[in-house]
Amino acid sequence: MCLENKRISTAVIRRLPRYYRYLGDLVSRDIQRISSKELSQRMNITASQIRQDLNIFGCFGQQGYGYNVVSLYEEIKRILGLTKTYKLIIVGMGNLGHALMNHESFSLHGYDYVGVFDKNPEIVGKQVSEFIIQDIDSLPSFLEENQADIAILAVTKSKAIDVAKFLIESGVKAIWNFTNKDLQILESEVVHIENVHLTDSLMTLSYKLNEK
Amino acid sequence: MCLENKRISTAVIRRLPRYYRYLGDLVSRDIQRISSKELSQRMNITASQIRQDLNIFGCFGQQGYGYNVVSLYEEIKRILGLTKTYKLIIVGMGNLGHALMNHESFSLHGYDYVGVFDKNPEIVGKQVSEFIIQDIDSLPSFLEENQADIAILAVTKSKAIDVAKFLIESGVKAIWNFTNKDLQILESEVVHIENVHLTDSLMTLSYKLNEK
DNA sequence: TAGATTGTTAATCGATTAACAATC
DNA sequence: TAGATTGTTAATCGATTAACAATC
Repeated sequence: MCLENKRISTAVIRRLPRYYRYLGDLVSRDIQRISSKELSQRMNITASQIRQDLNIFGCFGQQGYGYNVVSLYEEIKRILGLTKTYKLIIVGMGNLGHALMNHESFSLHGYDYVGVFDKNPEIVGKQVSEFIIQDIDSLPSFLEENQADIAILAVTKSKAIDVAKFLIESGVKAIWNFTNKDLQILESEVVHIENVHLTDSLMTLSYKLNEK
Repeated sequence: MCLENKRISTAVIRRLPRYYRYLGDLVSRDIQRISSKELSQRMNITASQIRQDLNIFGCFGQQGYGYNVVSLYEEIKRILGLTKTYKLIIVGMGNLGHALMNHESFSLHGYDYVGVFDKNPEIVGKQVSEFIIQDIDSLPSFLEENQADIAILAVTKSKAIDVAKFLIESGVKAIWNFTNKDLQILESEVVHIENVHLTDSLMTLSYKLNEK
């Protein structure tokens, strides 16, 4: 049968990159096939969950055999949209913005920077790697000439909402939010937001340290 | 009644920093009291969930009145363990390590750096802010003299597991993992791990961009 | 063919939401 | 007192796990 019309939950989506990572490892180790059972042991989740998760998207396995590693890897790559490339801009070139700019891992997966912005006149015009920091006011005209797919928001908390609104008005369709402010309110059918709340994450860790 | 012996789920723990954030905002705006209903509207969750979440830890509200903002803020601060301060070290002083080092927000909440480490001889000995990058081999002796509570792991993926094991052997009790490698296997009763998988997060975002 | 392992349905578990008595 | 709102139990919803027939 293998219908693919199920509603896909956030929980499943968040596991996809993890599957992709493990399958990538298997590919690079030249492992040809893997069963849900064996993968479940490596990933420390249940085989049942793996089969359920994958089945939402299609029938990628074969009874009695398991999954072909390369083709499953390619399927998940496709599902995640990683057969395309994505153009990134950074808005807010503080320490975090600089670090993300120089982080090589993103380009390995097809995410490439096309511009960096800030509003601080002291750093606008300065060179970082191959880019010159542009004034944020030039963003709308920049976007007309250069399609950007994802904007990394790395401004200070107090400016987060205003800048995010400005990005959306300027036509940005996806914001990767590194500010410690929730931007869910700005999400819509066409605008996607993914939060990285570093401070929240750190607090979760110190909570665990205090559990008895 | 108000017993506090319920098992606390990860879902609840992950919401605590968010409550803390919103309550902090209310405190700084001098708002005295808030009902679960009003907070639910601001946070875009249900009032029922707020009451359930808070009740796990105690009876902080008052019928007919709601919650006192300041005392609820203080309670959550206490629950999260933020009445103490935490000593941080960074292991791996690449771009990300540098950025985290210079990120001011952590110290606002009582997280202070006490040392930074790397194994690359080209950068060991160099100064970053008030610290000199130390060789990672000197970590065990460092830890004997300077208690560190949390180690930020920001080395490359391929070294992640070995370095994490080394940290644990050296006595580190909490690892904030920025590598794109799962370290759950290393978790135990006494060793806590919190992952920040940036690439996974970015992939989730590009997945959303491709949903029809 | 026999063994292995999937795809998929059914059962279980846990988390969220609704409801309302208790009470400020 | 009457109104508001909590604390808490019960109902619902969704996600995970178990089970097994289908099939390679």
